[in-house]
Amino acid sequence: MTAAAPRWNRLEHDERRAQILACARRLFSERHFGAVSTAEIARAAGVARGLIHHYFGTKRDLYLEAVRSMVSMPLQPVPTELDGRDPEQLLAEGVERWLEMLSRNRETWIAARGAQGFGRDGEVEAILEEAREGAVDQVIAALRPGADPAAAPAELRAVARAYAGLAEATSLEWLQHGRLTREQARALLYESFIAVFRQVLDAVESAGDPAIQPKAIPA
Amino acid sequence: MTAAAPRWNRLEHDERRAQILACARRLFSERHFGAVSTAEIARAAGVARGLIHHYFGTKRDLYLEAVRSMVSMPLQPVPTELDGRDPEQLLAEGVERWLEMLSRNRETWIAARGAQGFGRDGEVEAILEEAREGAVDQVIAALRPGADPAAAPAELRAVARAYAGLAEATSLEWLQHGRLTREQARALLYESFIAVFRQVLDAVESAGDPAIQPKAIPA
DNA sequence: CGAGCTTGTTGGCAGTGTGCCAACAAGGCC
DNA sequence: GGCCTTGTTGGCACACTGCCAACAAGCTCG
Repeated sequence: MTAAAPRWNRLEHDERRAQILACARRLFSERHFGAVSTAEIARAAGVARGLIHHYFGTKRDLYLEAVRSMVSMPLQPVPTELDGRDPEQLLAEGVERWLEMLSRNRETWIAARGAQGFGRDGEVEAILEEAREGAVDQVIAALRPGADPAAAPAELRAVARAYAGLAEATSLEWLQHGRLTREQARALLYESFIAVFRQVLDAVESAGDPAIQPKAIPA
Repeated sequence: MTAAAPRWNRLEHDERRAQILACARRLFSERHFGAVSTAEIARAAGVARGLIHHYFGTKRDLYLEAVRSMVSMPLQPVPTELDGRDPEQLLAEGVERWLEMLSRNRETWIAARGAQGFGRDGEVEAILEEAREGAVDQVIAALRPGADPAAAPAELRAVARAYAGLAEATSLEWLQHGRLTREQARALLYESFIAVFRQVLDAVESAGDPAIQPKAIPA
C-alpha cells in the first residue's frame, strides 16, 4: 500500500462549481436564505466551507446564482410560432407543453416562482424580471410572427405580462393547492389566453387611444 | 436645574412596539432582509438594540411581523356586494377603488406584493396566502351574495385566484413599469374580470364535469 | 519514473452581527 | 419623598461569514 487513498478527490473547476451549486439550489429551495448556513451547503457537497467562498464569493452571491439557475426554465405558457398553421391549435400545443413542463419540474418551478426578497431586493427582482420579459417576448413573437418582439407596443407587453400573472397563479392552483385538475388548468389557460388577447387587448388599446388623458403614470 | 432632562423617555408598551415596527417596515421595504441590521433599525427608532429583541424576539420575528402588517391592505380589486344594483356598475366601482388604493399606497403595496422568501419560506408564504384567500373571499362574496364564501366550489376559488394573479401583474405594469396608463389598467382589470368570470369559468367547470379523468393532482 | 509545477482544496483566524440577560432608571402610586 | 413597576440600557457569549496562507492531488516534462 503505497500512498493510500487520497483524503479528497480533485474535480475540474466547472464540475465542482456545478456540484456545489446543485446542493445550494436544493437547500435554498427547501428553506429560506437565513435558515441555510454555508457550513451546511459545504457538508452537503462534501467539501470544506472555504471552497464555497472560493467559487462563489459571498453567501449571497451563491444565493443569487442559485436563483439565476432556477429561473432558467420558462415562467409561462407560450404557443409555438405559427408557420401558417391554425393559431388555436398552436395555442393548445403551447399550453400542453407548459403543463408537461410543470408536472416534470414541479418542485423546482414552485420554488423558483417564489423567488423574491421581501420588498425591493433589486438584484433578485432583476433576475426574475428578465426571465419574465423573455417569456413575454416569446408570446409576442408567436402573436406577431416576423416582427421584432422588442419593438412591440407597450400595451401589448403589459397585457402579455398580465396574462403571465394569471398563468402563474393558475399553475400554482393546480400544482400546490390542487383546486384545479390538470384538465381544468388547461381549459383556464387556453380560454383566458384567447379572451385576454382577443377582447381585453382591444379594450386596453382603445383606452389608450384618446390622448385626452391628463394623468399619465403617477410618480 | 434640578434633575436635568432624562437620558431617554419612557413610552407605553404598544406605542414603542408600533414605533419600532414602523421603522423596521420602512427599512425592510427599501432593502432586503440581510442588508438591514438590527443595529440600524434600533438607530432609526432611537432605541438600544436590545430593545428590539425584548419586543419582538429574533430579527426574523420582527421581519415576519413587518410582512404581516404590510399585507393587511387588500391584494386585489373586489367589487362591492350588490344589493340589487347593476353588477357591472359595482365592478367598475370596485376597480376604481382598487386603483385609488394603489395610487395612494404605491410604495407600500409594491413592497408587500414582493413579500416572499426564496423558495419554500413557509411562514412568509402562509401570511401572504392568507391575505390572498381573504381577498378571494371578498370577490366570491360579491359574486354569490348571501352564500358562505368558504363553501364555494374549489374551481371558483381557483379562478378567482387566477384573476388575482392577473390583477397584481396588471397593477405592477401601471405602477412600476409605466407600460399602462391608469385608464388602460382600469380597462384591463374590468374587461378581464368579466371575461374570466363569464366565459373562462364556464370552460373550467365543464372541464371538471366529466369524471372520466384518471389523473388528478400529480404528487 | 521521479522532480517540479499548477491549481483545486483545506483549516483556521479575524471581524461582524445576533440573542440574551442582569442592572439601571423613568415615572406613577401611596 | 420613598417605593415599586416596568420600560430601557449596555455588554457579554455565541454563531456564522469572509478571507487567506499552507497543503496536496495529479499532470507535465526531462
